[in-house]
Amino acid sequence: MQSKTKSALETLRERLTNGHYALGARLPSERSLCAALGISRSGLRKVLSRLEAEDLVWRHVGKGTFAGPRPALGSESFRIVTSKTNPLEIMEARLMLEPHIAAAAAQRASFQEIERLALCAKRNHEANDLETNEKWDVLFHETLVIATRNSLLIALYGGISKMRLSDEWCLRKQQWITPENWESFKKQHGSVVQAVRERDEAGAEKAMHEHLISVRQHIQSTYL
Amino acid sequence: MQSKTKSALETLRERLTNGHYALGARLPSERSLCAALGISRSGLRKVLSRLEAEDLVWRHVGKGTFAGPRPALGSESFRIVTSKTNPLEIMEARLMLEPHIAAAAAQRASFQEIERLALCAKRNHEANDLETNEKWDVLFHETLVIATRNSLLIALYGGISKMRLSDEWCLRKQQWITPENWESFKKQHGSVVQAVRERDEAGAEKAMHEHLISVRQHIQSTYL
DNA sequence: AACTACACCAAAATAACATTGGTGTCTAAT
DNA sequence: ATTAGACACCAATGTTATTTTGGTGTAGTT
Repeated sequence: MQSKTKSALETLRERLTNGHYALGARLPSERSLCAALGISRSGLRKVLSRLEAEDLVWRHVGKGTFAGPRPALGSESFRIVTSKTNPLEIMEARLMLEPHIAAAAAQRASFQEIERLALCAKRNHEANDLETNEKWDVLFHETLVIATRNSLLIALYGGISKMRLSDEWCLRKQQWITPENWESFKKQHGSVVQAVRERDEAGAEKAMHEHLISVRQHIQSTYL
Repeated sequence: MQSKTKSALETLRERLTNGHYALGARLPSERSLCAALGISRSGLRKVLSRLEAEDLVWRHVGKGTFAGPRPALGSESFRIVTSKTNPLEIMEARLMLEPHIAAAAAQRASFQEIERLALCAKRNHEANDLETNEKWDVLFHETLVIATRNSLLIALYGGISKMRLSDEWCLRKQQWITPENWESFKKQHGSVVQAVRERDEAGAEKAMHEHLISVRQHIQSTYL
């Protein structure tokens, strides 16, 4: 008879609206819930599908069923993003963040961090293979973000660094790196270090902006 | 005799500098390495400690020994950051990112996304409890970043959103939210939506900047 | 036609296991 | 007395196996 599933639907809808299941809370598994409600799993699943359509619950294999609307983002893992993104997206994000990071670093960097910055720049342009060069470059920019003393920024930038060590990025870099821009990057890094050393916030921001614009331009040229 | 450990040190230092062990590469485990070098584990560990002090290697229990300087970030997980950060750090990061995000969204948002933006703003100022208000506010800013079409930015912003739904943030918000700034936030959201609708990149960036400055100011007042 | 019972799948969480660097102790050699 | 080697143990981490979860289909029952 239909009354059973109907009453189960009412029961669950009640619990979801009156707070018996709090927003975002995990409901019992389907297998235990159907037993508790005295209906079959097939019947329960119809009820849950209905509730999901009403945005009262959301479900995910392996995780469970949860009260409330499906979270818009945050469900995606970083590994998934790796496959979706590309060097131009990375550069857009870096252009948003890093000039400000450089400014903050110029304000707060310790003497030790400034020396580390200079060391990374030195090792970077001394490197004779591309992979080593890129690793020291990543380390340079990481040191900069650490100098901001903002733990959230540091965590966020970790996501960008991971992307830059991915295979696709390195392959792309091989295409646009040349002895000429290798040399110009060296100068740009030097400008950033100098501005940070002189506590010149605006100068550091400008130097970093110019550096990233330069990098993006070389990347874009390989896309045409 | 001391000559054995001494020569082992030279051997390893050689391998680390000439690229036999690439930067960031993982060295064999201590147990296999000491056997390969023909010395005891205790002796090897002294050598490794020396090399670690010289920043030629770094070690971590359970992971192993790696060539190069210790990576500054990437080892920390996001959950750890949650406990370290605070509302002011969050606002600094948002001030770096979101004005640019608003500009990019103004350029690329679909009509559907613009409508969703307006809906979030409406629901936000219609809400009569703080939690619902915050939820719609988060959704407003998330919709904006999704409109940038930059999957890396979307992923990065997910980290910020998580922080804003944490307990500390909500407690803080209770302290600085008042009917007056509730009303002013409504106007600021409206300005952003309007600028995006008119494809006014500079206007969206400016409106978002002013909004976040306003929020930060109210937060700062509770810290004094 | 609607509900039940059952088997199977893939995604995800959880648990069990193995590996790694870190530390201390004891012995032997010099 | 000092040094180096051999060993046992620990906690952090990586790796693998197992279990749990929602998703799907089929056959039988009422």
